[in-house]
Amino acid sequence: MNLYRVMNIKNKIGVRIKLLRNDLKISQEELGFRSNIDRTYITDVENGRRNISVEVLERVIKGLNTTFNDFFNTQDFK
Amino acid sequence: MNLYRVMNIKNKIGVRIKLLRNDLKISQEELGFRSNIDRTYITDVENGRRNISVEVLERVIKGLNTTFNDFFNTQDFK
DNA sequence: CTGTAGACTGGCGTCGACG
DNA sequence: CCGTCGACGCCAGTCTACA
Repeated sequence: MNLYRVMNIKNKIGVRIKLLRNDLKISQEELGFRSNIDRTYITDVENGRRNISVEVLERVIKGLNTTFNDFFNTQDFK
Repeated sequence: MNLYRVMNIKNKIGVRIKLLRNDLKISQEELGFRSNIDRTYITDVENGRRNISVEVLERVIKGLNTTFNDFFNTQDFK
């Protein structure tokens, strides 16, 4: 059973953000600070509740010290 | 001189969509039909004027017969 | 530290019309 | 076929507060 298969794009992105954030061992609050995004909005995005725009996603991705290229370079985005 | 370097994320995505659409040899109208997105909005996105959300971008990407993974797998997204 | 709720503003995304 | 304009509903994203 592959959970990623039944997840929508918002869930996949949320899971990916959370994974990369945990790798960095930083809090949602710290990511919000680095990305200049409200902390409560990060919570919603990580839990697949918000349809984030590409400009804000770019700030998240930079806050995670990565790139669009690497962010989407995983099996669940194929 | 590398134009991609000075382009923002909206411009980069617009250029990428236009390139893939031209590869398929379909019109903006046809892409709008396949993605179920308004034709005039596609025009704006391709010209870097709109901050598209990931749900709508997903529909575009599917309409272009590709994936998030491949869509962002180019030099300008590194 | 994370989640949730509620209130708010700006802009996403739709649509019809014209060149 | 593409670009632009104007009108408009609805939700993205912010912020305060409480658990």
